[in-house]
Amino acid sequence: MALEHAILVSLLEQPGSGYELARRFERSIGRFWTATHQQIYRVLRRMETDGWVTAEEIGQDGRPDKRRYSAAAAGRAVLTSWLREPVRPETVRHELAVKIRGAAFDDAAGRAALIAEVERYRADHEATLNSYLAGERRDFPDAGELDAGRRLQHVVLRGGVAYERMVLDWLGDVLETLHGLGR
Amino acid sequence: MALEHAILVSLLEQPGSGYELARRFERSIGRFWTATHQQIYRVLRRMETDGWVTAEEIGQDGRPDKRRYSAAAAGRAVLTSWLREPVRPETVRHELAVKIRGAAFDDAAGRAALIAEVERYRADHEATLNSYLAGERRDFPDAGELDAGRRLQHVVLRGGVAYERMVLDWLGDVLETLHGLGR
DNA sequence: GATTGCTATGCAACTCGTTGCATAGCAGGA
DNA sequence: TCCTGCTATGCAACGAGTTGCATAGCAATC
Repeated sequence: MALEHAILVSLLEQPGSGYELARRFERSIGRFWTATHQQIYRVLRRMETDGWVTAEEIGQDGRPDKRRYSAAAAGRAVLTSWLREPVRPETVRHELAVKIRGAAFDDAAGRAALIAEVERYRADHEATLNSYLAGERRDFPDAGELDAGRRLQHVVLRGGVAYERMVLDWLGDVLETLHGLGR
Repeated sequence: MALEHAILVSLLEQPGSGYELARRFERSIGRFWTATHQQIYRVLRRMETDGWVTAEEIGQDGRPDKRRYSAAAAGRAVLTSWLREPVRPETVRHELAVKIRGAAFDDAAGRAALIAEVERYRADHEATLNSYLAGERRDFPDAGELDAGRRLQHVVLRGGVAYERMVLDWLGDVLETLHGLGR
């Protein structure tokens, strides 16, 4: 029910095709709202039918035509009314936490495998943090003098940075704990 | 595909009925893996069919019978083999972040409503943090002298505490940013 | 010259998760 | 006395999300 809204925000920030939206979801928006291209295409067609977005056919040679979507007035109205609704509590799905508690019921070999997995996982999050920081340096070099939209994008990005830093700290704690069990 | 595993962990920690599991998911496990009672009952029946758990009918007077489930050897084997699989990257769904970016396309009244909403949301997270800290004081009063299972539960709880603290800090940043736009 | 990878869209089938509703007896408060 | 709320389980319908596959031409690499 809320993918529509994430798409509307993205299209208001900048119009684009389904494919381009899928790219953006992999990079920027997708850091806090994941979606596959399948979902995006399906929802875009429904939104067009409902008049929330408009599409413009763009012929390209050498590759398939694309449909460039823009948010329509009706879509913007839907978005602003959604913004006034209460935020629903996040539904958390943290697989690693389940595995950590599960490690109590596995043997030493299993715990060793989990340690390796946690290290790989930590490397992923380190890479994510670095990509956030690189994006921040690129897009927000000087703190002041930004319009409202940019400042809001920046505060969301800072949230991503804070999240990744917290995860990295915690994973250090997890690794210490797992190593401590072996002794 | 992983609710089964969360249930197995919970049943290995302590056997219980579907209803009791639903309660635990609201409190402990559910902090990092949410599930409704409907899902839990459905999955439990499938797991019983597959021989992952065993059920014991317990008649009670004055209220409906309950089925007390325990993890079976086959279930434990499923769990340990799952523990050795790579952790899949989390799929994040952070509605508030979408709303914050969406606020760029709303007017001053909309932003004021969002500020109120963020404050309510912050109060929720403050309550969650306090309940974690209370649980920590209750269940882990002294740091050493714990068995493996308890130490792993504790490190997961510390992750929850770190997450909530990070969120609260970030929400402070968000509120400052939102107020800054009005000026 | 063959393979891989990128842009760009889409179908079909499936699983997962949510919502609303139903039952049913007991306990406690207004 | 009525109403709300708790224990305890479940059906039915729907909506959301995933996975596998397909097309199709161009660009770059090996």
